[in-house]
Amino acid sequence: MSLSLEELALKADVSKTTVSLVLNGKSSIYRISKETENRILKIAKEHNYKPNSIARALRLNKSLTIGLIIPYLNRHFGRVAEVIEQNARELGYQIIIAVTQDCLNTEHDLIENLYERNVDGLILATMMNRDQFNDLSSKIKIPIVLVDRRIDGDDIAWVVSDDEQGTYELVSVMCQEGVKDIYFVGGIEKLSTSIDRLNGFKKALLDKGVECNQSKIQQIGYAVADGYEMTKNIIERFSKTPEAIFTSAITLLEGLLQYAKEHKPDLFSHTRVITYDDHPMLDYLQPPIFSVRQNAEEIAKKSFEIMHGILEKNRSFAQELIKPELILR
Amino acid sequence: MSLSLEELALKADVSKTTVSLVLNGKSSIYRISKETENRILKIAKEHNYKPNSIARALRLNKSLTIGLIIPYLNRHFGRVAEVIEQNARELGYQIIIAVTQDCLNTEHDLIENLYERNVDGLILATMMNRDQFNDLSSKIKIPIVLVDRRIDGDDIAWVVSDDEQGTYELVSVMCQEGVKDIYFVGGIEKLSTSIDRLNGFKKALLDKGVECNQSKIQQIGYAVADGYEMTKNIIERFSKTPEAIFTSAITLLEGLLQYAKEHKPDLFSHTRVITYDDHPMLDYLQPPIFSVRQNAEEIAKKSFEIMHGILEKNRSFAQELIKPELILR
DNA sequence: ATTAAGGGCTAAATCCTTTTAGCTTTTAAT
DNA sequence: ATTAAAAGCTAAAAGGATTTAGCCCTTAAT
Repeated sequence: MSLSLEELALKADVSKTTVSLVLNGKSSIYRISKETENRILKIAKEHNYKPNSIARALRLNKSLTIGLIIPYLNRHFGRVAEVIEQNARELGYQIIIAVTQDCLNTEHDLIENLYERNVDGLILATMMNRDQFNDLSSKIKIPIVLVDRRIDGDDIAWVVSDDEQGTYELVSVMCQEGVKDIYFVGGIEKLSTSIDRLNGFKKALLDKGVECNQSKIQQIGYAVADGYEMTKNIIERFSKTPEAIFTSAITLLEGLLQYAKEHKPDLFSHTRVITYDDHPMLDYLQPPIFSVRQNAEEIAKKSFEIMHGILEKNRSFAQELIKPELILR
Repeated sequence: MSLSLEELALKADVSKTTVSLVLNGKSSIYRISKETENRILKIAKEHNYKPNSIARALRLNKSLTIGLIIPYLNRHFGRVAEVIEQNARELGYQIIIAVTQDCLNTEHDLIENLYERNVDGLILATMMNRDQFNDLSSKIKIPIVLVDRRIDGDDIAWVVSDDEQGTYELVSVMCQEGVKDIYFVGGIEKLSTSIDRLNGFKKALLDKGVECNQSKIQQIGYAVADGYEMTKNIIERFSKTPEAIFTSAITLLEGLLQYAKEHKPDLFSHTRVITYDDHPMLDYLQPPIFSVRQNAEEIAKKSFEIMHGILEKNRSFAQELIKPELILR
């Protein structure tokens, strides 16, 4: 990649120390004369000099690189990644991306891998629990910001959607419309997204005086096939067609739609369906499906902001709950 | 991060040269004794030694890093990115991702940026034309593989969906069903995706003896709003409701759906809609929308394969046309 | 005339690996 | 007993930047 400091120094007839000092804005501290400074700046510009980032990273022990580890690059995380990348770029950072496919072992491997590759920080949609996270933190000496899935703890930085509140509001709407019999189609049980959404669900029922029966709650996983399975269970296990079903992710809604299409085409004539997560195509489905839109942009923005604060402004961890938006169609 | 070669050498009571040689599998070439070799390997393992990747990159002038530049991290490109990342990881590479938002200037900046950051190669969904690409190639001395959008040229590596054939087949189906009046809702005119899809469209009409009127072809851009606009034009400009509309991307279909919902709720009772790109939610729309599913996985796999071939197997460029799949609902 | 202070710059170390060229010791051959 | 070859290892350079400590020269002060 073009010129090195040394070659510049040769052309400017000074030492590479001088060139480095000038280019790093330390001329006055080191009393480099205006004349020399201008000469060096001019030559550097003429040759479009850019310091070799690898050499810089080695010397400064700072790669200006952030690792982003997420389960998939689906609609939600794709948007989160996109916005993180844009924010990062503006501040001179690059994003190395890696997907876990919601596999804990893969997640561990990736963290180790990125850590060894000298990223300056990690933004992580984790599957770990508190203990696993603590283990990790003790080994890894770079900042970690959790995104989308949080772990309780006073010293853990995270940015997540307000899953409990979002679900609470959405389910409350159903209850206010008189629904008394509502099912919960959930994801990976131990994740904060699941816990929080389920809490919101229960709280809404409690507040609206609707009975909450444990048998109406299922949690298998976040895959489309899981949504299919859970819908099947609900339809086949209970004689009465449910008044309403809440799917706690868009993939689960997809599974529900698939099951309905194949085995229960009249599902929607008896049953209201509502979902966490939103998708533009929902606008064109009949009947309308109410949803909760997560603010991916804000989640992304805040999570990089916190990372940047820790890395460059000496800030400590922070936690942010991002308000989602109810979409009633 | 943990131990350095030097510290290992100290513990093993040899020079760092010896440690490096052993760990790089060159013991026999340099006649390091089995005894010494084993001692070093054991100590390295005990301390879980991992060479500092930055120092390695500096010395070897090879960062094991690939830049991936795409317009958005939407469904299609998200999936492409995901699969490229997985393939890359298996072979020891990392992916630095950056999004252009289909802005040519941003694309240029990003290429320069990643190049300066010493990526070993670039996988690129480009907006450049032949001249711009040639300009770039002469400046940049790392391999480039184009993905999703190609540029004609004997020495340019690319992997794209067979847009022409896919569109040809889809539109042919419409013609065989007797449709004589079909509109083309297109994207960014100069991109190969647009050119190829339009060619496939025209070829199908020609082969099936359907008149192809230039006034039925529009190309504004790939945004949802562009799809809305073009649909509006079609509906408002012509007195007769069209028999069929082909949207050349899923975003354009979204725009169409939005317009229809707002201003032409009966569109589907007169008009068949077909689209390039697929989406699972299309399964649940009424009436059914035929589509062409691009094989994102294969596109991703091949594009990294070509990159890897160039970087490590001394292969030269290659070009791949990936067959898409017709989905008739 | 000597010393001190300040101006203007640089040598060399450092970050950590890889790799070339070559050193020392032992063994084998004449 | 000498020489050549082989065995076993290492010093040092290279890669490109940053940074510390300090050199040399001029000017001003005593």
